Amino acid sequence: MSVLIVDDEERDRLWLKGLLTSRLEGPLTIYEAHDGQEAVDAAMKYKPQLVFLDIKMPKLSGIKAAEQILSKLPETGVVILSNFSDEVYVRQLWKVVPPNGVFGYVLKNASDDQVAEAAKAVLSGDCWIHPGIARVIQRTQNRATNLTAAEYEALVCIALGLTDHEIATRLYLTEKAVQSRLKALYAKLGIPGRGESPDVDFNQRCRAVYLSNRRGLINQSELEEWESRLLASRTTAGS
Amino acid sequence: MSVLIVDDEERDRLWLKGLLTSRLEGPLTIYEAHDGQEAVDAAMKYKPQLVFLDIKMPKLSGIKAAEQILSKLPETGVVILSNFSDEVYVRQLWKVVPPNGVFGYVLKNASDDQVAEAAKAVLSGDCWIHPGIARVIQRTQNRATNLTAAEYEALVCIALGLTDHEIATRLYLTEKAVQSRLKALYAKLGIPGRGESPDVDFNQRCRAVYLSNRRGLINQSELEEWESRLLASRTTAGS
DNA sequence: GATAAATTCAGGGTTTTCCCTGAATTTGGG
DNA sequence: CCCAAATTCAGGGAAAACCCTGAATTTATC
Repeated sequence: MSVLIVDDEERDRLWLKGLLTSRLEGPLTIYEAHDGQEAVDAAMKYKPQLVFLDIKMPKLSGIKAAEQILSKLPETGVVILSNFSDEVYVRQLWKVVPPNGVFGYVLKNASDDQVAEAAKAVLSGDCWIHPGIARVIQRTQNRATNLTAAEYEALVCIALGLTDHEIATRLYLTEKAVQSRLKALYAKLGIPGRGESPDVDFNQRCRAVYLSNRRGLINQSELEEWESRLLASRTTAGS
Repeated sequence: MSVLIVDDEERDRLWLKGLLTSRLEGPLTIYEAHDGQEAVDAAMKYKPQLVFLDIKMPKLSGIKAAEQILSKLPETGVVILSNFSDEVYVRQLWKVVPPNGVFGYVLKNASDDQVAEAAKAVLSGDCWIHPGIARVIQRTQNRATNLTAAEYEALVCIALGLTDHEIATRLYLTEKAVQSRLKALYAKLGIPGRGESPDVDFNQRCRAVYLSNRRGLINQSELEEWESRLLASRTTAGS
């Protein structure tokens, strides 16, 4: 039995290592990595049955590392360790894991029992998803509330503070098209239009950002990545 | 020597307990509490020299707990443990700690050495602030960039998605006054006006929210508290 | 391939946000 | 008490965001 533990924080690595050592029966080999890049390299080298991946890591996020590992070694059991129940990450993970692949999704405030359970489940071919995220997953698959890629794109743009016109330019669309996307987005988020609400009048744009943050559809660190990408493309390949 | 450790996560409590036991010389008594309310009670009862407080806790936040403890026992050394370098919290803490009071501010990704250092510093009457927050503190005291209470209030409102008109109603102001506040806010955040920017056109409202999040002036959980308060006041004391 | 759904785009109208100037008022120190 | 700074408020104007309807296209799905 071999396990790869990937986390940039020593404290968490120690905790996991201790936990797995005491809870998993049989001989156990543990490898460690400190970031996504190391994780991919180590996985290639040692081909562990199980990989524990922190989401927030320098160089390569846990999700991206999982993607690369699974593309080479689809048999690997992946367990994601996350601090939040962010819908963004669940969405991304969903795309990355092969249809018949196995994965676990554990929040960092999980009990030791839960982590051990998740590890065992994934090893024996089952998925294990933290209770409380089940809800998020459901939403991820629900047509009515699940955002399309287009809507998500628009969401990120307004969250960064772009105007309709800027968004249109950047995405090669008309302003009207952008407004269409936004309208659909507001509807899915359940934001009332002007005068549609009994007691509170909202600025839909800002309200959409707020609610999306609340639901974990977007979060600050994701946005910051998007920003650097969007602004870079402008400076580099300027018109 | 007595220390009170307050954190709702067992893992972190254990970590801190082990750390302090091994690093602090002399006989050591450690008390524990799981939330802000318990913390205040325990502090009253045991009068520890040092209190370690997590910021995010059920019932009473670390800051508020610190406020109550310091109002009764101003001699207590308070060390805040936070996951982020959020400016909101530093601002709040600044107000709560008496002018001659002692406090520490440690990020949770701090090394064991740093935590031990912070504990010793506070015990011997010095403040200890995590490197990287120094910058935030400076900004907190800088006239030009530091937000006034009025601007902060406006910021929270737009971040929640309220319109100018709604804000005016809620704060008993004119729409024009609200716009004044917002204008000042945008200026302090350094957001370019229409056409003032060479390459990107921003929706100032959303941009302000984004940048404030980035700088830690506001954050999601704070906003959610504000929301429940603002919406409650409407339903309860209507008109 | 046909149906349904999502997406783009248009025209034209209303409201909101943002801009500029400027004055009365409040606030905090010296 | 007075100055300087912050704050509130006003009027009027330009731009952006939102609303409605409706049609042509693309995209999935059966």
